Amino acid sequence: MCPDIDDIDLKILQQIEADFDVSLETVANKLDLSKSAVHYRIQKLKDEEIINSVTADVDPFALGLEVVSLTDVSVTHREGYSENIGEEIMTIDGVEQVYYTMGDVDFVAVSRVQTRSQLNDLIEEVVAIDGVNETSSKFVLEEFHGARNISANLTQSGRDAILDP
Amino acid sequence: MCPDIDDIDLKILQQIEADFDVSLETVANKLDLSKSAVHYRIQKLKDEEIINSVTADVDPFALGLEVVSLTDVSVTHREGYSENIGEEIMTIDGVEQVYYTMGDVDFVAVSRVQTRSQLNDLIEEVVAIDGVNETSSKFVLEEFHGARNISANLTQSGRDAILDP
DNA sequence: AATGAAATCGACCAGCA
DNA sequence: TGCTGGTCGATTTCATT
Repeated sequence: MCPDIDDIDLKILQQIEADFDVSLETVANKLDLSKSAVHYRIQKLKDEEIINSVTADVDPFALGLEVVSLTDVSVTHREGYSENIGEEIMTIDGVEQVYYTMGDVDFVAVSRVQTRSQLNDLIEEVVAIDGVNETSSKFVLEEFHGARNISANLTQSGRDAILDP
Repeated sequence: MCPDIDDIDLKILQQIEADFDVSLETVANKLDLSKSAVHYRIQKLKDEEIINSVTADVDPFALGLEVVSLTDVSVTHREGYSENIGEEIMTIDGVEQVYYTMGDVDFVAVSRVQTRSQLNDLIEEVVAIDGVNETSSKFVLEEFHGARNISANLTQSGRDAILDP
């Protein structure tokens, strides 16, 4: 199913995907492995591009980004243009994520800004994109992101599929 | 507006939010600062909890997580229960993000699993939650996440608001 | 795949502007 | 408070198994 990952790799991923600001020794102790072995495996996971990057996670609220919104965007259908429009929406400052979906609505954009006026500006930029037909936004009152990560968020059958040969 | 951040802090955030797998020296050179100064500022940003954590970013496709879906969830309204339901949805394996919104739909959940059958199981778990009224899901054909981060994704007025006194 | 030794890098401290 | 330079401990790398 994917590049050979064993249960030790999966445990390492769960650890460092939750917090990589710990010493190798901490990870090694939790898994009863040597520091070198943990380092070796992490390098391998990076080489195989299972770990994409190591990044600092910034608190959006600390920067005053308290206005979160979901915007449905429908477009006039023209062959092959949809993906371009998705990328155009993505380039707008404040847009965090764009999903291109099946269904009556074509795109769903998640935006994060400081003020309602910034959100208005943002939506105007979306509307101004050539091919965009109609938008409809709703405010997000609360987000539940948890401390949940890709590797910690697998279903049981998903975990089995990865570990099985 | 927020804990005093200057333009140097903001530049550091943009650097390490995109890639923290570089040496302090690299960051320092790009900003014409000493290693110690960069270290000092990063520590401060961590102390002030502007940097929440440092984490490894795992490629979902490398783990076979290719089925992404947006699920609208409406609930029977009972005082104060909404937040609990949001948290309950969040605890389901495969659910990545939950938004509680104003509007006719109450929650929007983003899920990421390996197969359509896993998605069916997931949606059944959502429906089984006490208080959940109706769900409606759509497949995501494509995601545009870019390499965009909180600090690199500010609007111009947002940037001004942070840097101004 | 995993180890231990040697080179390199980051964390911390005292002191200074 | 913000920064420097130096020291110590941790991490990375590499030769070896």
